[in-house]
Amino acid sequence: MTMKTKLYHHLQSTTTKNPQWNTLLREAANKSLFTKALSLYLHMLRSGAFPNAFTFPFAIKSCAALSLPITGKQLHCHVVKSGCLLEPFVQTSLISMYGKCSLIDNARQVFDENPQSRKLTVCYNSLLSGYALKSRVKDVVVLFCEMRGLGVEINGVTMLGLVQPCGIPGNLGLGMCVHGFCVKFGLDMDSSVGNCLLTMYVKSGEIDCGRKLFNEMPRKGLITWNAMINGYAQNGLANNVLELYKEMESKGVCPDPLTLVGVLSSCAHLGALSVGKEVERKMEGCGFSSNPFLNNALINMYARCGNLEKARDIFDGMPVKSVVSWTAIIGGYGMHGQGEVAVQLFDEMIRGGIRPDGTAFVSVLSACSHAGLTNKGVDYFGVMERKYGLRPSAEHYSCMVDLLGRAGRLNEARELIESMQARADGALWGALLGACKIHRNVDLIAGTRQVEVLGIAAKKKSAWPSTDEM
DNA sequence: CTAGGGTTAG
Repeated sequence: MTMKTKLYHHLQSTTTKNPQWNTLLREAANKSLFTKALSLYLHMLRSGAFPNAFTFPFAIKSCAALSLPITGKQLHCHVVKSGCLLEPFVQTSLISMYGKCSLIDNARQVFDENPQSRKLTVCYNSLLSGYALKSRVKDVVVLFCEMRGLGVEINGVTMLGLVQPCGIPGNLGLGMCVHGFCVKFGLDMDSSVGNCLLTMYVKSGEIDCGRKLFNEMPRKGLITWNAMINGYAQNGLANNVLELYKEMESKGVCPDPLTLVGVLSSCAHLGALSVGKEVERKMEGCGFSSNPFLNNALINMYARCGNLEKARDIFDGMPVKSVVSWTAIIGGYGMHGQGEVAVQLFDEMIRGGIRPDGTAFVSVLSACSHAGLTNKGVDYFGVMERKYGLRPSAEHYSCMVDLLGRAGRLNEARELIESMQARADGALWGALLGACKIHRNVDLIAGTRQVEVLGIAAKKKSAWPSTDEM
């Protein structure tokens, strides 16, 4: 008897045990209890039962959800050994898992290994979503064209893969084209396709196009409302957020945490404390009080509305604090001129093993700037790239120019601008100009190399302010 | 195979 047939007989003899395991595993995965699903898988192996084509998809899906590429690879090996690789459900779950774990080349390999893939919509869709996640527009389009060329059926999920990467700048043209395609194919705009297109428009800043599509959708689901509300929120249209939220409530649509996140963030920007408190009560009433996204938004809301103590209470009460939670509270102390506390918190965060990101540095740099902690800010700026490998962006340069400028260290500010790789933006010039104004030194700005660049840019494209406006 | 989220200066 060959190895393969031995294995086959073994599988046959154990399949009677499998249904129970498979049911448990499926239930856990469908309830998003992924850790439980994986431990069930391990128990199953230990008990001597062999996983089969009804086991793997749920175990693999759990790896994808938890982003566990190593476990995923091990499962891939188990799949190969069990001879289930050719099962479409197993194969698609593997492709999807690799895509979600940022191992897109492995996903491609699984796809290519089996000629059957090129006949199945689901296989194409899972690979497409992997490329979409990485915003690999070219690969997405090539794959889509290949599907059409081979006559593989195209469905709504296929279109999701095409629409998703169109939300990033420069891809709106393609997105609109895909929109037309969806209409031509008669795809249901009230479903995920419509929601995805809506998100694409608002992410591209085409908020009016988004609103038009929103209005045209007769059966708006919760996700539709959320996409539009958060679209307004992300584009800084806080008043529209509150208006739409009211409308949503009046229509009897019940909000979920994602809705309230957008509303709270808009309250923060408007300084609308009373609405913010209303949302907080809603949160409690709906049982969302421990949602970390909402608590981060609450910290920000209270801090911006002037109630720093309350912001701090919420922060202290969070059992797990992410870099976003820290950034929110640091920013809160920073904007209230308590730079010392902000700096202490920043250091405490690092001691606690949380790695700061670019945004965290913006908030601590600005805190230093407000509190006059110039040298401390200069230190952080250096540490940022040296220790954390974070390239300073235009925002960081703006903070630094502001920091140095306020301290009257104008020449250092100018030198910094001249040395920078990132493109100067309005905020940066505003910061330098502000500093020059305070210190009555207008000649300095006229002497910088970038002013020439600015002059040329102004002629080419009117995105820059003209010299008259300055 | 599958749509929506929090933090950042001037």
